[in-house]
Amino acid sequence: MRTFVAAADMGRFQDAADELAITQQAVSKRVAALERALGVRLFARTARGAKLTVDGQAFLPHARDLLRAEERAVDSVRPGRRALRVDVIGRRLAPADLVRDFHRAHPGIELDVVTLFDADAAIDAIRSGTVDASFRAVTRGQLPAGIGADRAFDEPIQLLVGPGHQLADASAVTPAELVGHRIWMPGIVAGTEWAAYYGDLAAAFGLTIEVTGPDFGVKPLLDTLADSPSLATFVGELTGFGWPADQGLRRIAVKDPTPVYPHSLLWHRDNAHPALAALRGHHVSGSGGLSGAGTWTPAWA
Amino acid sequence: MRTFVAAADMGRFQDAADELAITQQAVSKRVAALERALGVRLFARTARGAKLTVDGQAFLPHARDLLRAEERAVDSVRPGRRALRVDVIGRRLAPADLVRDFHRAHPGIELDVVTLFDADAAIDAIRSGTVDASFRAVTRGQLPAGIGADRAFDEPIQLLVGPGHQLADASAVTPAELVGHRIWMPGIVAGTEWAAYYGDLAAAFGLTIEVTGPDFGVKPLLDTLADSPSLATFVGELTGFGWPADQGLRRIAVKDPTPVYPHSLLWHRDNAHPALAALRGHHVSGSGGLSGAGTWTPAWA
DNA sequence: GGGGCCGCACAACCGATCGTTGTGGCAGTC
DNA sequence: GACTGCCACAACGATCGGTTGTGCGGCCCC
Repeated sequence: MRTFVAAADMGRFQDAADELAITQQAVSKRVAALERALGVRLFARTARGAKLTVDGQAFLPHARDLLRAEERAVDSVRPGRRALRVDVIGRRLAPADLVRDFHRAHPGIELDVVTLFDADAAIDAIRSGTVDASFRAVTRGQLPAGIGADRAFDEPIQLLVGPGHQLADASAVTPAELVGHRIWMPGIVAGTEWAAYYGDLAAAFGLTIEVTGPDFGVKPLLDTLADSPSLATFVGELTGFGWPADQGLRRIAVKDPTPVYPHSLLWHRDNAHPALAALRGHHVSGSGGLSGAGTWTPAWA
Repeated sequence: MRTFVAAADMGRFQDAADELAITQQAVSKRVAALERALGVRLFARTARGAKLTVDGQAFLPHARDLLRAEERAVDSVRPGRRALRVDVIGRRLAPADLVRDFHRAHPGIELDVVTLFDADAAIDAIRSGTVDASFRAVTRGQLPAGIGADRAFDEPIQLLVGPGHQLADASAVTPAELVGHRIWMPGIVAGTEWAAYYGDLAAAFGLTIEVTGPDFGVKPLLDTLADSPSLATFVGELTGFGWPADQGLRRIAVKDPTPVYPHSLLWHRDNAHPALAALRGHHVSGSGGLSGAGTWTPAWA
């Protein structure tokens, strides 16, 4: 592909060969192989060089695109000049949407979104420079030296139930009213900050949260919820807008107090990546913390 | 690259190998080679398969982009389902800008822009199905059967002169006033419809148009014009907005009559490409022909 | 118009690469 | 503690890709 582009630019196979530091015959063979693979003739060979055919002209910009894509791919893992790498707790959860918003607001900034195991892994990755920023709920004051944290936003937790659930018609519930109800949250992996948050939430109000069962994904969870008169689950207020058909599922606000999930933006103080400042500025100015009267967060947050 | 994506999707090298119809060992070698080339580890090998590392997660979307780019490139030359292929007289002339406008108005329609030698080559290409549409000035009534033509738009011709030219301060000139002036148009290739148009223009009004000299591109032409008190050139009204600094060059309208260049959109009546109808509709509705009182076109147009 | 030159294609050779079979090692699991 | 599943390493064979050497066909120019 690179040979084709070089030959098209130069207009002569020999010049392309010089640029690529190979022989003219090698260029000829490469182009011939490409033409054979595509099934079309890309160059019209003349006595004065090689001019592009119509197919070649149409193919050329796509070939350039391919080379650019390759360059971006290589750069994405090249230390030093690589895109801003942001860890989110899940690709379908609220922080991922925020990163998407940021990307829309700053289309010129290259972003790579990754998902690490938990907050500890994220902190390690930030310390080692593997990632540049992370949206995680963390224990403030226990952060290693060099790691900074902005309380990016607090996401209120809602109850998600099927249409036949006992609470389906409630406009809002209090945590105390949830005592005794079965709250099912497969996919919460033990040891993560997710598990710590919901564990503390359950302990604080005497709730029953089942984390048993393998996680088959969002769809089966929603299907099960929709058909169950007793199962409920917690979901973030900003989470799930891309989910499949809701089958009559109801979102019920939780109040008095409202549990909020404390998303913080973590970064390394030594990280001079220019896009990092933009990301921090975007989210700090975007929304302040909601914590205060009427909300609940774990003591460690 | 395809192996990497397959392995990332499947989570196990063996499954990726099955999908690609190769052995697990081959997948292992390919991934190892890719990791060596990139200098980073893409997978964390476990006893239960291979999970992506952070670098692997960042790399994956770029790898997918690369595969998509490859698919688009191949499709661009695949007969049948390929992008709409439009010939323009020059990539920096008015029709190319119109095609760009069309692309902005219909971002979903894939376009490939090519440049053929002249109108005859364009007609041959349309007959053979090599291109789907062409903006060219053609002799109406002499088109082969099956070729349709819409008079897309008429582009008034202006005079371009340097700041020291005798006509630099004129607000408009008539063709009759240009008799005896040196009008220089390198880059006009004999035998093309360009040459026919300007040849007829010169003959109709007794002008002197020099087409001698090799064409070194737009920049040297503009440089020469800027420094010359006697050289002038013709340029389309819509042409040249992307040109480099104008060095005080003046555009002077031509009137009584105004020569207009008759851009037609050619296409094949048997061509059922869905985007072709959109292109025709876009340009026919965009602007009607200006020909009529006060304008001049060759008799054949 | 014919010799010379320029530029690409074909042929033969050779080294490198890629995929295969066979095997080993490591980590969970019963 | 043996088993199972999964990936890595080793050796071999076929294919691929690059190089040298040569042929062929247009332009150019004398």
